[in-house]
This record gives sequence, structure tokens and C-alpha cells, in this order.
Amino acid sequence: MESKAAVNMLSALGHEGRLAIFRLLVKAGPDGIAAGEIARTLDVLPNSLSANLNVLSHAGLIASRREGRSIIYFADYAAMSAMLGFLMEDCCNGAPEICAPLGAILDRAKACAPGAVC
Amino acid sequence: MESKAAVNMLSALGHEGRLAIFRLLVKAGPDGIAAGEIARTLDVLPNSLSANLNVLSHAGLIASRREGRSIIYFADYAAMSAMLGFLMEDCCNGAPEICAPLGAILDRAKACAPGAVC
DNA sequence: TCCATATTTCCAATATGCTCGAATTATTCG
DNA sequence: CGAATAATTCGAGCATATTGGAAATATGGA
Repeated sequence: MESKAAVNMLSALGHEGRLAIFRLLVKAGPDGIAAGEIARTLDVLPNSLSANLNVLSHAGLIASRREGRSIIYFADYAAMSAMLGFLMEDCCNGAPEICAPLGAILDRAKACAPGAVC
Repeated sequence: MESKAAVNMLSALGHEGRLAIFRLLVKAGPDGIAAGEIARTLDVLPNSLSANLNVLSHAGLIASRREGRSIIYFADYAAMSAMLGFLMEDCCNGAPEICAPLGAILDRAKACAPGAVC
């Protein structure tokens, strides 16, 4: 990943509202959530939400599909993974102390990876 | 880590110049780098650099110590680790697909952790 | 076609962030 | 003390981001 793409993603997530949106979408999984439901869940105005969804989308962190009258947004896992990889490469090269403590989280992720209940 | 702290860190890193500074400091290790040397290395004005160091510092990503006339900046590994942990917890809970691919990076970090040459 | 729903786009006001020159503080050394 | 070096702070100008109201677009159903 290029530095510029990482900057775009980081600055997109560096906003309370957008981080909340993204977290919601990540937890929602591939099914995603309709814009209106996001607005209701997070209690934000639809137009503000639309603007923030646009920022996240341009950063490559989320994508969307239309479903009837609704537009469903969902997180782009590959992009998120690439961004985390970029940050980790960056620091593990010079400082394994940063990444090593993340092992526990990683192990849990690996264990759950196949789609188990966990 | 609270969401607000994460937002501060993410938005601090969501700036090309600051991301460059932070990457430099992470690679420099605990010894850190003097402000002046950072400015020369990245070719930025000292006052702009100072402003950006201040942002990173307030976000908790870096810290500093005085050494003679110079002020040495160094990355806060624990903070960086906490931020990555926050993001990974967030996504691994709902989406192990994101974190699982990071295993290779993690393994390398673990292998290097003791301070080997690698 | 007409209406209700879902979402986006447009626009203006406000706020925040960025950059750069100039001045200021802190430290070391002669 | 005075000069030189290192870094920060101040302040203005410019750019960008954020917000919210109002209007516009798209879809589905009566």
C-alpha cells in the first residue's frame, strides 16, 4: 500500500462519527447495513451520514450496493487489512515491541477464522 | 482504549507529513531523533515540524526529552500498540478475515522480538 | 400516475487545520 | 555577559472540513 492511500484511510477514520460508522459496518459483516439504519442506530442526520459515508468510500474503506430503495454499505475487509498491514510492517521492521503484544488478538482471530461460533 | 483516544491518534496519523515523522521515529527506536535532524531528513520547516510534533505528542503517539540544546523525540510503542489493538479488536470480533491475514507480519515480529538481527 | 420512502446533492455558515515568516525562549560555549 | 545554535510560539492568511436545512433524485407500491 502506498503512503497516500494509508493517509486517506487514517484521516477518514480520524473522525468520531466516521469511526463509529466503520466499526458498525465491520461488526455487521458482509451483509452490511442500509444507510437509513445506520443513521437511526447512530442518531445522525441522513445528509451528514451520507457525506461521511462518501469520505469512507473514497478512502476505500467501505463499498455499497443498492437493494431496492435502500443502499447497503459494507466494510472492505481487504482494504482494512492492507492498512493494518501497512502500519504493522512499518513498525515491526523497526520495533517488534509494538506488534508482538498483538499476538493474542491475532491468535483469537485465527481460531475464529473458519467461521466458528467462538 | 477509548474511542476518543483512537480518533485522536488516527487523525494525527492521517496527515502525510505527520505519518512520515512517525514512521521515521518508529524506525529510529528508543534513542529517538532530534527535532532538527527530523526537519533536515524530511526537508520541512522547523516551525511546521514543531506544530506537527505537537499534534503527535498530544495524541500520545510520541514523547520527548531534552538533551542539551536539542529535543529528542521518540515513538511511544505502547500507545501505537494500543491503537492497533483497538482497531484489531474491533474488526476481529466481527471479522476475523481482516486480522487473520496479518499473521505473517506478526510471526515475523515475534521472531525478532528478543532483539535478534533478522 | 401519484405518493411515500430512502438517500443524495446543493448551498451557505461556521469552524478547524495548515503553512510560513517573524519573534521568542532555552541552552551551550567563548 | 554576549553570540551562536536549537526549537518553540505567535499571528495572519489561506484552504479545507463539518454541519444542517432545503431541494432533488431514485425506487417501489397503490
